[in-house]
Amino acid sequence: MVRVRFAPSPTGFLHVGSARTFLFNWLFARRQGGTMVLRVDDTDVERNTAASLNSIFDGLRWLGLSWDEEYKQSERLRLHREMAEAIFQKGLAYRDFTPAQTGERSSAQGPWLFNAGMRELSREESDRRAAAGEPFALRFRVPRETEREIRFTDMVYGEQAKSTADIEDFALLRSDSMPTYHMASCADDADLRISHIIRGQDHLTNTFKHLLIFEAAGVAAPNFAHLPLLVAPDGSKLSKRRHGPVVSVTTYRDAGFLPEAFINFLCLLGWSPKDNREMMSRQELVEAFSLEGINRANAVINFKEPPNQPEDTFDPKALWLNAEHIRALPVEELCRRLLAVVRQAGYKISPEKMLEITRLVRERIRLLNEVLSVADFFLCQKLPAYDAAELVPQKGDAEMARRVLQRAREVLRDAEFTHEDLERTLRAAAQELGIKAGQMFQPIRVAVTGRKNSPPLFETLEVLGKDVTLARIEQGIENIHQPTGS
RNA sequence: GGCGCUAUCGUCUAGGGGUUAGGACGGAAGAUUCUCAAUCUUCAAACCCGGGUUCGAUUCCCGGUAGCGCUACCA
Repeated sequence: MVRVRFAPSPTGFLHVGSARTFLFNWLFARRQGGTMVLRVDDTDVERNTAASLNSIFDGLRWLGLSWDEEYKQSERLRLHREMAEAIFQKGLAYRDFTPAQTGERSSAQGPWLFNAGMRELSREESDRRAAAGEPFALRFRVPRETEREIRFTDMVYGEQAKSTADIEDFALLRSDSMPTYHMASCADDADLRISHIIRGQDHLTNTFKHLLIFEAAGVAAPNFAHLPLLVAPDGSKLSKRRHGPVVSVTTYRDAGFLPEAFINFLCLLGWSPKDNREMMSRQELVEAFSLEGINRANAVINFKEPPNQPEDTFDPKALWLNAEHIRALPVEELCRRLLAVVRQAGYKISPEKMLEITRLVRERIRLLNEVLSVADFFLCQKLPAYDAAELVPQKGDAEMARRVLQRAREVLRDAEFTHEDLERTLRAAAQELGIKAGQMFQPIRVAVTGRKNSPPLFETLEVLGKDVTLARIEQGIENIHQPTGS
C-alpha cells in the first residue's frame, strides 16, 4: 500500500518549492492509488505562526489538491518521546549535558562529531545528573567505533552510501524535551506507515541519519525519492528575503494564474513526461507521472531579478502555459473566472455581458488579471483620458480623423450593431471618404477604446452597443478640437 | 574545512558509444490581418574542462572546475 506525506513546517507562507513537493507526492499517490497524508511539522514552537499555517492551507486549497489524512506533530509528542526513550534504553542514544551552542561552531577546524566527554559518560553519572534536574539533550550514538557504510537506493538519485565516520551525533530530543525534526519526522513516518518519502534534495544527506533512527527503533525504513531543488536564476536558493514574492504561491494566485496552469508549470520543473508534451491537464499529469521522469539537477525558475515590469516576476514559460490553459478553458468557464476577477476589482457587470467580453479577450490575456487592463473600456462607463494625437490614422492628419469620426457618427446612428452590418457600413464609409479601411477603423478604435490596440473593431462595437459607441465617438470629435488629452 | 549531490541551447528539458544532438519557452525574421493578440513558416542558440576505455565519446570511468546541499538542542 502506497502512503506518502507532505510535511510542511508552518514557519512561513507556502513556498513554490514546497508546493512542488506536495504536488509530486500527490501525483505519485494518485497514480499509484495510494494515500496522501498531510502532516504539519510544528515542533519548532518558537517559529510557528498561525498566519503561516493559514497561508499553507490557502495555497493548497487554491491548487485544488486534496489529501486523505491530516496530522499535527505537536499532538503526537508522546509518540516521539517514547521512540526516543526506547532508543536511549537500548543504549543507542545518550544524554548530552553540554549547554546548547549559541554562536557559529568554527567550521574551519574540521567537522564536529560529538561533545567530548558526553558520549562516554557512565550510565550512573548520567542518571545522577539527570535526576538532579540538570538539562540535557538526547543524542544519537552514531556507531563510529566500528565504522561502517550506511546505504540506501534513492528512487531518483540511485545508490547512496555514507560512512558513519562522517555523521555527527545528531540530537533526538532538545534540552526542553521537545523532539528534533529528525526524531519527530522518523517516529511519525514509522507510525503512519509511510511507504515513500518524497522530499527535497536538501534532505538527501539527512537520510543517513534517518536510516540510523529507523534501524535503532527496529522498524523497516520506507523508500526514499529526493527531488532536485528549485533555485533562482543565479543558482541561489529561493528565499523571501532575497527574492520577495516570487517564492510565494499566493503571488501566482493573486496575479491571475489558473491553478491547473501553475501545477503544470511546477511539474515541468525537474520532471518530464519524456514525450515532448508541455501543456498537460491535471488528469494527464496523473497518468504520465513517474519517479523515473524526475531529473537530478536543480531547476531554475527564470524570473528577472530586479523586476521592471510586473510580469518579470514570473517565468515566461509559466506565463505561456497559463495563456494556453486560459485558451483551453471552455468560454463559459473562463467567463466565470474572469467575472470573479472583475467583480473583485469593483466593477458591476452582468454574466451575459461578461461572456461576450470573454470571447474577445480570451486570446489576448496571459493572466486572468490582465482582463482589467485589456478590457477596461468595456468595464468602465467613462473612458479614461487618452492622447488625442492617437486618433490620427496612419498617413493621415487630424483633419482626416475628424472626418472619419463625423462620418462614423452619422453612419452608425442608423446601423444595426451586428458584426456583419457594422463591417459593411464602415467599409462603405471608408470608400466614400476615399481612404483605406485601416485609416477609417483606427480613429474609431481609439475613440471607443482609448487606445490603439484592441480586439477587432466590429466585435468590439457590437459588445459596446450603440449608445456607448456614439457617445465615445462624440467625445473623440471634441478631443480633436481641444487636443489637450483631457 | 569535511561529506554528499549535480553539470545538454539564455531557461525548462529529450536523448544516448556512431544522431544534421530533438522539443518547448523566450529572441529574431516573415506570412495572415482593421490594430493587438492568436495562428502558421523560417532562423539563431547547447553536450563545463582534462585525461583515459574504445575503431569511435556529448554519452562509460577517473581527475579537475563550478554550482548546490548537509555539517544546529531549524525544518
